[in-house]
This record gives sequence, C-alpha cells and structure tokens, in this order.
Amino acid sequence: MMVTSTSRTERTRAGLQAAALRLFSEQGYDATTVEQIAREAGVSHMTFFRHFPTKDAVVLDDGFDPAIAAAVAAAPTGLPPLTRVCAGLRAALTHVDLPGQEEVRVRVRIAAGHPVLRAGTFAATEATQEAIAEVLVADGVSPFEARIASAAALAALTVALLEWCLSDQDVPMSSRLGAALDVLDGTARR
Amino acid sequence: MMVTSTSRTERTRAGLQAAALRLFSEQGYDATTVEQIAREAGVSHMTFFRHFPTKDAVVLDDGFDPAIAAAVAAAPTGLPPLTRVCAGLRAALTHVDLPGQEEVRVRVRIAAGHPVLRAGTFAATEATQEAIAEVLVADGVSPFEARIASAAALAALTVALLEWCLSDQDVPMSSRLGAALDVLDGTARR
DNA sequence: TGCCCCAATGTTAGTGGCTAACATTTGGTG
DNA sequence: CACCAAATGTTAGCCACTAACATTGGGGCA
Repeated sequence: MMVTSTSRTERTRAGLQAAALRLFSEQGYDATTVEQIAREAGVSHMTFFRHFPTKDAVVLDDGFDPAIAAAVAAAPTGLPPLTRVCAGLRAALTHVDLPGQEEVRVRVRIAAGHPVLRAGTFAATEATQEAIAEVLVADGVSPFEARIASAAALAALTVALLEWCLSDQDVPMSSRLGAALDVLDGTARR
Repeated sequence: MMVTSTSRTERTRAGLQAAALRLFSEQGYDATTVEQIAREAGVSHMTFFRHFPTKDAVVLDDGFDPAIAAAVAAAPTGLPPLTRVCAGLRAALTHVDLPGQEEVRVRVRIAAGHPVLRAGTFAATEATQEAIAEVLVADGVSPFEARIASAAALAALTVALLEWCLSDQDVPMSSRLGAALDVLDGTARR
C-alpha cells in the first residue's frame, strides 16, 4: 500500500511525462517517438495515448490556467476591459517566480524552439482565454470585446514567455511578463 | 500555347485548392482525405504535397500578409507601439470589404469551426507578426516591446475575424475588425 | 485473509498524413 | 523534331493516432 496518495494513474502519467521531457531535451522533439517514450516509461504506446490525447500534450498541458482566470476576477471592476485584464494578470505574476516551476521552464524551453509547439502553446491558452472572457462578460462587457481583450493579453503574455525562455537572461520571468503587460495597458506610455 | 499567363504549376495548385475547399465544405475537414482531394483534382497525392506542405495549408495560406506590414510602416511614427500598430492596421482595413474576398471567407469559415485549424490560423500570422515587429524596431522600439505589440494586435484581429465568420451577421467585416482594434488602443475608452 | 470486480494496461490491426527514392511524362526551346 | 528540365506518378515506408478485444493487477468487501 502506498503511503503517498499517488494513484497508479497519476504515477504512470508522471512517468510518461518525465520520460518524454528527458528524451525531448536529449534528442529533440521530432526525433523522439511515442513508442520510445512509452518503452522508456515501461508501458505500451496505447497507455501513452490514454493519458495524453496527443504527443504534444505532454509539453503543452500546463494546467495552471484556472488560477489566472481567478486573478482576473479578483481585479477591481469598472476599468476598461483590457486594463482590467492586465491588472488581474499582473496580480497573478506574484506567484510565477516561485521555485518548483523548474519543470514548467523545461517544458516551455522545448516548446519555444519548435514551430509546431510554439503554435500549440497559443492554442493551449484558448481555455484560459474563454475563462477570462466569461469573467468580463459577467461584469457587463460585451462578449466580443471580452474575447478580444483576453486574447490580446494572453497572446502578449505567451510571446513574452517564449522569448524569455529563448534568451535565458537572468532577468526574472515576472518582470519580463510585467513589461509585456505594460505595452498593452499604457503604463509604459509616458 | 496559353493566352492566359497561368503556368501549369499555378493551374494545378488552384485546382487542388478549389477541390479541397469544396470537399471540406461539403463533408468536413476531418472526413476529407488528401488522397480524395488529389483524385478530385486529377492528380496523385504526392502532387498535393508538392504544392502544399501540409493538409491544413490549403485552408491557412492567405498570403495577403505583406500588405499589412506595409500599412503599419505607413502609419505615423512617434506613437506608443500598440497605438502605432493599431493605426496602421486600421488603415489596412479599408481594402478588406472589397469583392473577390469571397474565397477568403470560405477558407476562414472552414477554419473557424475546427479547433486544430483555429490554432493554425494564429500560427499562420507569425510571419506577419515578425514583419510588423521589424517595422517598429526600425523606428527605435525595443525588439521585445515590438513583438508584444504586434502579437497582441494580430491576436485581436484574428479572434475578431474568426468570431465574425462564425456569427455571420450582416455587419461588415471591417467594422468588426475596427471594433477589435478599438478595444486595444483605447478609442473605446470614454 | 482471500476472492472478485473493474479499472488500467496490453495486443493487434488498421487509417491517414507525410516523406524518400526513383521512374515517367509533359511542355517549352533551340 | 529532338532534347532538357520541370512537373508528376509509383512505390514503399515511418509515425501519430484509433478501435476492438484480451489480459492483468490492485483495492475493497465478505
């Protein structure tokens, strides 16, 4: 019996993800086969697809998206849509430099260098985008404007994230992301 | 001898694209095989891939992207980056309602309803994004801010385009896209 | 403890996107 | 008309991904 609360499912999934990230880092995304990942994790390739819908989902599933929508919801109302979204996202950035995010950085670094995965990174934010838009709509913003504002802000954030990973400066991630938001809501306009 | 200046290559390509769009509209993107498209156009499946790198490229290649960057370059300098990009894009919208864009609308309509193609639509703007960013950099904007501004604006425009296609209102496309830009550069903020 | 049930996994076979290598045709040119 | 090169066809194969069915293993209940 396991003392840790990790079920078999969670263990298998974690093993697959670990194997995948290691192999992707070592020999590249394209050169790595799902078959190979599965073998490395001690399972069959079918098990892989039972835990991840596609090969790129191993890299793209971040799942810290609901927290973002919550932060936007907590931001003060009454602001113009884009300003409101930026304010919420800025608040969420507080938690982004914490340790334990190293695995996220590995994932983003793999994605940043690969055209298909870069595209997938944007696609992966669509759920978050919709969640943020709903928050705005609940405050009386039109659905159209809500979607535009959240899409623009998330695109800015995603580009900033990818660029930050490619040029691994020592500037903290949060300040880079904050600068991206400044471009949007005019804090940077003298 | 052909009086028209269409080379064999152009004719084959056009035939493939026409066949693809017709089949996609009739029976859906997923249910249509490249094999089928090729047969319909009277060629083999290899010829398809010699003209389009991937299956989705038939839907996603618009190629009216360089004009957009030119319009941004023509916009007045000295504005904050995002304002500048929006001004340029607004100018480009003048030409967007012209007739003959019907085929573009067919393509976007197909893309709008399909998750993978929606994602691809964003990815397809990356070249334009980079072109706009270069224009800004040439005017002294930092590469980082330039990329953020152009990514945000194009994301807004792309979302507006997709939404406009899904809810085929009788509101003209240009006014919808213009409204999206308003959300970004504050024209809408009283 | 021991049994049993079901969820997790394995096996196998197949489809379709995409590529490489090589053979073949076609169209324009000297 | 003959020739060269570009466009196309053929074939074979890899890999992501799926369906259908068999198998196993582990946790709960008697």
